[in-house]
Amino acid sequence: MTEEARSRIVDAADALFYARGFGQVGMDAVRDAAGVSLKAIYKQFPSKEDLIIAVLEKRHGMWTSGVEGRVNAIADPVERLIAVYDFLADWFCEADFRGCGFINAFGELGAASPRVAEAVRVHKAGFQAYVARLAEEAGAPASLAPQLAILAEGAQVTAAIAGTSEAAAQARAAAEYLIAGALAAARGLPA
Amino acid sequence: MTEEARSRIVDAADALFYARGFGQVGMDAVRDAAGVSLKAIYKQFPSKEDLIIAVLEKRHGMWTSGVEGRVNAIADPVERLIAVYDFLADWFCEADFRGCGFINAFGELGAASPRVAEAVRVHKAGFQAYVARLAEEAGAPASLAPQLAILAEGAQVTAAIAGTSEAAAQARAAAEYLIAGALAAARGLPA
DNA sequence: TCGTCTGGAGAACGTACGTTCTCTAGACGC
DNA sequence: GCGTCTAGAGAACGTACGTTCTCCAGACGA
Repeated sequence: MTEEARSRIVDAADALFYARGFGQVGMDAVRDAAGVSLKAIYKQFPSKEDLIIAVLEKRHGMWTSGVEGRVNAIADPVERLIAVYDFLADWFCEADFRGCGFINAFGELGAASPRVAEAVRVHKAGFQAYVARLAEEAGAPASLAPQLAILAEGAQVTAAIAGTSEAAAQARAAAEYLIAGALAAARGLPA
Repeated sequence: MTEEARSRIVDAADALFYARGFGQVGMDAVRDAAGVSLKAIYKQFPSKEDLIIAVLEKRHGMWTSGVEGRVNAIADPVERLIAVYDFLADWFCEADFRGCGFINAFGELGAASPRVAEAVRVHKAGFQAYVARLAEEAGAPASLAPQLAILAEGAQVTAAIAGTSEAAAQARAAAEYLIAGALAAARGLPA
């Protein structure tokens, strides 16, 4: 029961934080949205910062399973890399898309909360490591993965601010070209 | 005199907002840092939001002049495009670098303040238009510029969160490859 | 010199919000 | 049946902060 309450709190807080920003959402609003008492929230999360960390952890899990689910539906190693951008394209089209919650969190709280900053760093490092693994499985040199990750980050920022989803396709096109070039060079070099 | 006070206020506020985030800086802190009275601030800026907008406008000017200054030191059209990433590299190495102030502002206030969201949109649209102009002058097809802009945005985010400057060089390398490919295609197509 | 006006310093006000406390009602073991 | 414990609802508390007000000192024109 306490576990279900916890996830109800985290889900409600996540939706509110993502939609409005952390500073614009009070614990009262979380309480109302989650349908629990303030005491119940503070029992699970001693402070708002703890709740924010929990929200980021949940969001990390959702992001990871979302990307990996999309990638794992594909077998071809190169297509698997590119599937990341198709995942982004779908995400950007969602009505409530408002950018990467981690980038937003870092911008708002990165300087004030070392724990938030660290959670964001861990999340982004995890994504970079995942892309690096996909790139390696595709036979690309190590220099490719950071470039692909940068494209993905830039697409998220651009789509959020512009309010359009076209950045996903643009990033995808750039990624395709970079991948093709990296693979051609890799096939050429280890003669 | 009032003009000098205004810029003192904006400069002080910009430094504080950028370093800590908007919500973490009260008007009292701005007053102390600017060395003016609260009344003087509210005379120039009827509300905190107005001050934030003014800070973003100043920051837009500094960014624009910084990038264009770097680019204009170079003649070769392709090198001018690439100079954008060298500008980023220098910026990322600054001790107080904490990401793009506009991306941070959008993450924190984009949902709460339409004026802030619009200022960020205008800023990013201006950068995209500038890159598009540089790309056109280099003879590249229109599809290149958005890709280069996305790389620049992604580099800013990645460098800020990772706390390292390597993203600039990675984005630069990707940009060089994309530019070379786009120019080769452009030379090939219009036979 | 005197009235007026500006601007500074800082108190004050109202509100929002993170956090805690109070009170109550039900559940559960003896 | 009775003490104890938990949990809920919501009040309450303290603080932070955006904004305004008060008071006063100096400048400047008549």
